[in-house]
Amino acid sequence: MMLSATNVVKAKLINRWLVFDTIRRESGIARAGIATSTGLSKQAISDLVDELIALGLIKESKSAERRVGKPPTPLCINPEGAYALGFHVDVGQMSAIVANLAGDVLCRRDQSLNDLEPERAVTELFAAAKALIREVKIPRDRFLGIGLATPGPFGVAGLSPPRLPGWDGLRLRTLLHEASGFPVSLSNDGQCATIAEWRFGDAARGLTHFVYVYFGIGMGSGVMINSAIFGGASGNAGELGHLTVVPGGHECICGKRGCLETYVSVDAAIRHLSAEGIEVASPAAFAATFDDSHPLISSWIGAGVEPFRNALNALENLFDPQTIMIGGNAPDWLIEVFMAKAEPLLPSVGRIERTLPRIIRSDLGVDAVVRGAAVLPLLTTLNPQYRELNPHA
Amino acid sequence: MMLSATNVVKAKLINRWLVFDTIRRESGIARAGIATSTGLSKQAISDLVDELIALGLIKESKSAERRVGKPPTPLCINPEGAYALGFHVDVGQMSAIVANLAGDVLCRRDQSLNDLEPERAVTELFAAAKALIREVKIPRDRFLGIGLATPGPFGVAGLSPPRLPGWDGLRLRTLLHEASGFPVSLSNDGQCATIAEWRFGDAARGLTHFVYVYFGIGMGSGVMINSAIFGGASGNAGELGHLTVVPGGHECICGKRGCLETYVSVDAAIRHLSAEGIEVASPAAFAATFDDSHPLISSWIGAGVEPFRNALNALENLFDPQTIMIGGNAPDWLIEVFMAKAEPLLPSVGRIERTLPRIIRSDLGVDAVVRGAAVLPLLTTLNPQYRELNPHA
DNA sequence: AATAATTAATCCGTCATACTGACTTACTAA
DNA sequence: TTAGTAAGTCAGTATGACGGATTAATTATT
Repeated sequence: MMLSATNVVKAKLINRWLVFDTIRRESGIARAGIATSTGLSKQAISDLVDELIALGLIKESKSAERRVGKPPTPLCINPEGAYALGFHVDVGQMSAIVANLAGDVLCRRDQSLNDLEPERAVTELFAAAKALIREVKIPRDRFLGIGLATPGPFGVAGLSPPRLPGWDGLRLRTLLHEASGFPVSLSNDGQCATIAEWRFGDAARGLTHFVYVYFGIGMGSGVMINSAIFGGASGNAGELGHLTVVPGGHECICGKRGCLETYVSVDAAIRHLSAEGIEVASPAAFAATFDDSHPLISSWIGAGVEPFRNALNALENLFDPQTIMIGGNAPDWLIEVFMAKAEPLLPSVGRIERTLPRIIRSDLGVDAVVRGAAVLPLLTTLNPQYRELNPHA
Repeated sequence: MMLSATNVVKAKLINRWLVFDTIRRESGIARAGIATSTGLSKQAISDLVDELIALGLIKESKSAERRVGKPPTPLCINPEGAYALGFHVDVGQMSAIVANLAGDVLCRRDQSLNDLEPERAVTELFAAAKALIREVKIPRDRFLGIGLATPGPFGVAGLSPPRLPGWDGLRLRTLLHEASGFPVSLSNDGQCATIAEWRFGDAARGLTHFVYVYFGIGMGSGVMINSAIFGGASGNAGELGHLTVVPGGHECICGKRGCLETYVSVDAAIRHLSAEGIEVASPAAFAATFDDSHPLISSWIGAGVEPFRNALNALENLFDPQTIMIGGNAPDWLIEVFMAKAEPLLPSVGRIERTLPRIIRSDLGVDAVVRGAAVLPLLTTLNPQYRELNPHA
């Protein structure tokens, strides 16, 4: 991270976040334990804990331990301490949730979204937001804001997400903020899913460097570096789907040929079937109707395995992650077939002594994106590092 | 970056580094200017500047400006304030320099290195170090230590740099430290070159996110993220040479097929000539004897252009850098031919509104690696962020 | 030449925060 | 009942950034 000038006050915010996040990761830890694990003094921890309690973000619980000495006072997140909305806007549909501070999904709403113009979509989003807030009866002063996940790239004049022509996440963000008056944080879908897996998943919890491969309609990824989401210079890092895996191969909407996404993605499967005369109405219909026993699917998968394996190898060689996690809203059977067939993985650099498998399955289901989106307002509010690394978000 | 607990003292070290680096980047800046550009108060800057002067790392110079008001006191790096050695160990040869705090090369020594066993190479390295230190008459208390650049990967049990079987940078580092008693910082060659370009080059100075492609005997890269070198989970990120660019293509020493390095690298060129019956004794002989007018070279280049273009595109899509800088110890003509033929570049995500070209030529020549290595001890000594991100270094 | 304006840099008192060591609290073990 | 132990708090200290006033060194104006 770019170093920036610090003073006591900024340093304190960092420490406060650190204490909060330690309690989140290790629920039930006591003040003394936090002091040990962070290296700060008992006293400093005590003060910060008191402040977080006063803010309502954490709470004490009764000690259950029976040991020599004064029993510790276990601390945990106060789920009712804060609330946020998460939106996941994708081609033709939108999901929205209310999440509490613990990340529990309290309420959700899915609806189709036919107006793909941000100017018109925003009214539907705002209506959904109002309805959700009313439904959960969120106290106004406990509401942190809205987290918005859309397909990338954004901030790229003249270049829209390939499947959402005319779309611009940044404009939607501005419009939604103006319409609602709430703070709106934005990130792309792959990055949101990565954040969710890192916070809520069992497998990725506590990892500091990993890549999350988002296998969905298209193919994206999220990169976690040193426990922070890596967005690149313009927030669009990790565009795995447009890695060239078959030189001179299928044409891609991005203008190139042979992109991974044209071989390995739900969209690619549907196109393949279509080329063979079988029309599939939607990704959902695809998931419900087909599986890998279908000969056309089976041959399609066969053609995608080598590209997929090479893409994973590229991620290992370029990012040197602790592991690669694979998830997304593609059907489970599809993701699992690709993971199985990707073995044996190609050799790569990176550490040989691994405690983790080189590829692991994601823990969270299709909710990952929207749950990750609902984390963004918290990061914006409380994590000074996130604010610094994502000034646009 | 992983956040870690901070206190006033650590915060001060960050600020001190920031002040030092600001003076390095903008030589001649005065206290008031540093205050403006860092956001710290005049007073804080004044104190930190005084401390850096007392340490001998910076010095005041006479003001030349004629303006209204008290003339500023320009500050600049004190080149004699500190010294470091830089070593670049590569296949069969070693370069070593003494650099002062300004990064000026005061003295150098190149020699062949036949013993590729770290255990035996270390005696030659230490002898070179002693000779250089004596030659420049470095005051002992101004000597920061040795920076060591070797080909990666390291820290990978059972996996050596492909062209240096049995080699292990980490072991060499330990041995050299034990033999010399000096602190030894280690990084791989691509990362060192990246650091050098970022500090000493005109084109990369001040960039925060970029990728440096190291076109040499092999093909490596260095990734700068948020003004910090990105090493990945095990320090081996950026292994561009082993990106699969031609599925089922040439066999590579890494065990795969179709790696970029087997198409685009000096080694690949020499192998190509060899396959056509022309033996080339060394990379130097190659550079001296051939150019792109040679029909075999010309056809070899033709076959490499598409793989190279795809590799650049992969870097853009995955890292979303501000720009990609291309350099290395391959002959200039070769690098320039590839850069020219890579155009037009393939479409990628990442910002369209660019102030920089998508690819730029490196500023520094073959010295980049060893000069970057000589920066490592300074980073280890003075930059708290570097220490935190590179505990092994 | 005197004075005003301007900018750089320092002086000095204040403030926020982490640290240290002593102390208190609440428990178990003997 | 007493000793031992670990958690947590209290009170005082140290560090370092901040802010406003002051000093310093120069040009511009009259």
